[in-house]
Amino acid sequence: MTRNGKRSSRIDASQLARFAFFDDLSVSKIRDLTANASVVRFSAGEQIFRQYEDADRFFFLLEGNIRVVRVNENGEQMIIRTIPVGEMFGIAPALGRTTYPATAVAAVECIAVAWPVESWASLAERFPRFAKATQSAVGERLEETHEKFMDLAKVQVEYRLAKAVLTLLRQAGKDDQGAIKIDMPVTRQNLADMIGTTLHTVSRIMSDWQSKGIVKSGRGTVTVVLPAKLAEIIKRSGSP
Amino acid sequence: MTRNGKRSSRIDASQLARFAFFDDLSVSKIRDLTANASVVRFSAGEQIFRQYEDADRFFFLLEGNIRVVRVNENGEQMIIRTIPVGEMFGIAPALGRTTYPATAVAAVECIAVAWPVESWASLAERFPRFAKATQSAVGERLEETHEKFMDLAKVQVEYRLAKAVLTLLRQAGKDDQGAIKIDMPVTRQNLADMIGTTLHTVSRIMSDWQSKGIVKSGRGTVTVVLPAKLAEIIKRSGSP
DNA sequence: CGGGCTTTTGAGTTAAATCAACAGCAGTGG
DNA sequence: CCACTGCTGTTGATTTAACTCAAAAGCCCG
Repeated sequence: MTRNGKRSSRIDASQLARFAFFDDLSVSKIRDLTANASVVRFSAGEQIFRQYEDADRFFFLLEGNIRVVRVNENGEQMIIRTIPVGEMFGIAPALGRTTYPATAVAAVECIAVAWPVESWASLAERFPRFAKATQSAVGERLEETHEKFMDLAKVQVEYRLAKAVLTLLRQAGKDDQGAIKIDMPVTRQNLADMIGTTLHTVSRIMSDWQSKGIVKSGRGTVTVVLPAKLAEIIKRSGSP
Repeated sequence: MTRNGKRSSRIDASQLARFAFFDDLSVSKIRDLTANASVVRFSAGEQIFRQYEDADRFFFLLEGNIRVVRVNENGEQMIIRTIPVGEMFGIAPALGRTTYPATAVAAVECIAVAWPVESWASLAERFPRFAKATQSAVGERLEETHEKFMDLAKVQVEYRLAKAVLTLLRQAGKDDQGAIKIDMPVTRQNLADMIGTTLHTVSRIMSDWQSKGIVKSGRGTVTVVLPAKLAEIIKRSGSP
């Protein structure tokens, strides 16, 4: 069985030190932390790991964006989360699991630090700050999932779409002549898979927004011209 | 500000040892583990803690059932989980949080062990098995929430209701002359709040099931006569 | 025995899915 | 270079699962 991802050069500890996640850790500590890790590269569309698969590695994303996808017995899929630069992913051991709970797909060319799962216990023990940070990350994801769960049950599609687009903007927004572009390929289908609807409904809403000058988009690109309008849509859904 | 729950007698360590959660821990270790804890009692309907409130305690449920409820800006609410006997709850520190992410309501008269939140760090440090177990519990809840999230998006109400009823059956099922009764008050509204629908829809489905002899129910009670039929409904939704 | 929950059932409405067709851009390979 | 093929996106028409609105009946407790 071949392992996904192309192995590459050694880790530059000073580069990691720049990420908030490694706050408070000296460069020498980071060097220690990453002693057993390696830098891996994934090409756009590549599956980094698959749901149910044995979790043999965990990762920290240095560059790119990862889509975390869940598939059900029916073959239907949802994107449960998009991982931005500077976050851990594939942290099955932090959940007390030995298999991955979902599939990770590189949305674009990605670079990550990969540790063998065997390193987990000793890392958690020797770097309590690291353990604490991953724990908090899990807590935030649980919180986030609960919120999306409620939204799915209680509010309508346009609101959920506005929220999803703003989240992507926060995670991968890049200035583009006044507007903010989501700097990764995002199709109508992708958006639909994030909020639990169909590409048709997303397309209709996006067309509507485009006609109102809120967004510009097409073929895998989404650019938000008036983010404030999206925030307004979200608020409106609260009390009509 | 008065603290919820009636404080009562000391903890009987040997009683805790019977729960799977305290597996592998000797009675003397449990006595140590619960040194700062106390037994608390909540009456049916009482709020044990509230969403956003400062998390000053965490709990282990000895008797009864807890409904964990989330409220949104709109005042709408959902039951995100029912805590059965033998589980930790209110474990904000395990999520790296200082406030409770949801409200906990005693579905019936409940008895729990309560620790002051200050004990968390030292417990986690001194009882790695305890830390690991709570970590796994968090992992399972994240998994569970993801599954419910997908179900909400992809499958219809009857399926979700069947799943919810079977879950309650597993958590609080009690033999009742051949059938299995959910041994806690569960109204149509409660079920609706668990699966993101309305009491009317739940009522219609339950009436249908009743007419087919699958369940018997009324005024806060649900008794499942043919659990196999519910399992069948769930499977059917896979490939129709 | 009256008032408040809980439940049932019917009728009408609706948000979004499904069904359907087509248009446009992007890369492939002849 | 241009035609072909495969994505991606748009838009219209129809259907439907579930919500909303409405009313009444049953049960439980004080």
